[in-house]
Amino acid sequence: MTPETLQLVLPNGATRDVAAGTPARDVVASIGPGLLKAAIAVAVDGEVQDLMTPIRKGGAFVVLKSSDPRSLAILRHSGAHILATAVRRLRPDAKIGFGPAIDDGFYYDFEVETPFTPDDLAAFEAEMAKVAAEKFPFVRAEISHGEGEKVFADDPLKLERLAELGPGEVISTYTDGPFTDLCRGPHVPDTSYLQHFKLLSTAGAYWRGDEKRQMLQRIYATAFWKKDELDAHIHQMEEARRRDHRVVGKQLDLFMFHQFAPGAAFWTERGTTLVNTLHDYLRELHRDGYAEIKTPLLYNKGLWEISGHWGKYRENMFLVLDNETKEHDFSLKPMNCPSHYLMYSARKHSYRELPLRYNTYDVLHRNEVSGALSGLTRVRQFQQDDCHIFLMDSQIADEVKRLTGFIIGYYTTFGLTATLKFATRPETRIGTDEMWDRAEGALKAALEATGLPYELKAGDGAFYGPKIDFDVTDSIGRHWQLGTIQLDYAAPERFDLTYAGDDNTAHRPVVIHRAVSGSFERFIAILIEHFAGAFPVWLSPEQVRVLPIASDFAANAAEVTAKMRAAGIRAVMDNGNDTLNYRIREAEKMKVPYMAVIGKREAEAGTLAVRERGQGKKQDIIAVDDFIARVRDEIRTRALPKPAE
RNA sequence: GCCACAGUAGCUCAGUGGUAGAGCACUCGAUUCGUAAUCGAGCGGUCGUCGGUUCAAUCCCGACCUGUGGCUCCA
Repeated sequence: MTPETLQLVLPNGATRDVAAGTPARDVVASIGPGLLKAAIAVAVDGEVQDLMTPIRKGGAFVVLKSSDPRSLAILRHSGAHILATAVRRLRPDAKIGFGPAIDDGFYYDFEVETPFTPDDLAAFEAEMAKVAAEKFPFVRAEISHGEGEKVFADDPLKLERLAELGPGEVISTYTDGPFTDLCRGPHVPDTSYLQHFKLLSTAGAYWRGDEKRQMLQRIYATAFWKKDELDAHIHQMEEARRRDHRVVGKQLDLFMFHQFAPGAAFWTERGTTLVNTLHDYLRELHRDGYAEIKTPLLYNKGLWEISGHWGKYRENMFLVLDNETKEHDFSLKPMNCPSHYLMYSARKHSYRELPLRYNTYDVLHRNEVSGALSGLTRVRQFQQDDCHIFLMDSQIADEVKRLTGFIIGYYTTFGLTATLKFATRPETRIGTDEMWDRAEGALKAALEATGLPYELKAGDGAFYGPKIDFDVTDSIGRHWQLGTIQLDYAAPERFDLTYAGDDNTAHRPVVIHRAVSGSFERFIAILIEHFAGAFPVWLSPEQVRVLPIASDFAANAAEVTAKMRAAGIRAVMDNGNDTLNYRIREAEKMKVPYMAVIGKREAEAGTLAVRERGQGKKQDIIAVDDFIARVRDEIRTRALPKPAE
């Protein structure tokens, strides 16, 4: 039987007819030997495959060089194989798991008797360099199930994967020198393509992410085509470390943790100022149309039985022993919603009151598993800017539009940009299709009214209603899911919430759950990292540090400080015995936005020599009153800092 | 919760089977200074907790506590 002929279309429009099953390499070589040298892989009809793989279909034929972003994942996946090659040489007992490329590197999972040490990691890295230097070609083979069972007889994890592959699937292996892996590919042509890589860390990882399966040893690594790209990546990791809110929080004396209260922050005076300033801002934003309320922290389990948390969420709740019943009949609230429903249903409501917006900043507790805790971003005690809105179906569109604008406006104040995610009806859900049509339609209309780009996450909604999530990007490009707008048709049923309509009969309201910051703790962590601790003036715990050059000017400086404070500016005088240089250094380290220096000239003229944070020696001689007006203006407008360093 | 790593002065960290050190901070003294560290002296630690091994443990072993990285990215 003659092989089928496939037509490939090159980017310049030329065509090639090749026999099905021809390795891609041969086609590339026929175009030009120079091109073959630069080629990493090819894309046929948009599908990436490597040079070793036979061509099985026709279509657009594009040669991928290292400059093509798609080739990086190939390099990294090959890096994973090279890592496994090195590990197998040094630890022949290691059973291999999976080794994929990931967003910024790759990993490989191994099952070993004794876990890897940092010394092992260094040895593996050195061995990888050797494997690369040996320039082993990646050899692709297509095999049967039976052959695979022989090749991987000693690798139970691979056998498990092999057994899952159906009869119709091509089973392929890749061999580089001594190491053969069950692998779909694609790969670079040979091991020498891996030049710029680094092993980063080891970690335990459950086989297939399943906590019931065995724990494997994962090695994380990264690789790039060019040395300067690898260096830049390492630099980026260091930059993230420099901005780490746990480090900065200590340096700026904002918060602390203690082993007696794991997962709960202690806020210092400065940190509390920051928290309160955010609260004040939110309260200001909520002045119009929101009812701030406070509800208890501790509840009888009866409430959680109604809400459903007692059954599903109890493991994550802090239970409290009742001395009379000797039972854990009480729990700290892990969320505000049920308590807001209690408050709503405590009296009758008219349709004229709706939308009724309950807003709170109460403290919540969730008993996160110990391994999940991390700085301020994953805590057990936190505050949400939590809002529950009770409204009629017909009000959803307007309300969502209002909320979206509110949330985006809030982020904009901090220079954070958001992308929106629209999550629609999941497979298992309550309510009628008409109800979902209405709800999704209203959310969609509101989304489009913002003019912002959004991503559709079909089927990702809650079982009780669709939602919009706000995904925020910070100044170093990291993403955080913060705000949310969720429609809820289930809670009003469970809690039997009603309002009297204009027909004087009881109707069911809809509930919208809305959070802007998520939790304050996490939001502050994000702000710290976003600003690298150099907060805008309005947020800075200390806004101005007044520095008399010598104690002769202390009286004058104290007067100026008092005047600033009277004007609502958080000003502190530093009249230590230290030199001016020393005190400037201290103020810079604490990221105080303004340093106001007073010497003989300033004292006589009623001026200040103002130094701005991060701007070096440059000084601005300005009258005290003018400076006060300027700072007050910056606070009032919540001006963002000058472009970050 | 599970795996690895870590826990030494307020902070950052060094160190050793024979009960500990540096810099900064802090206190005191001197210095009164013009834009990122003035000089000197001093104070300060049950080496995370409990247990074991040992003549002897901060160091070796075990448990616990707390923290850090990770436990979804498919052969």
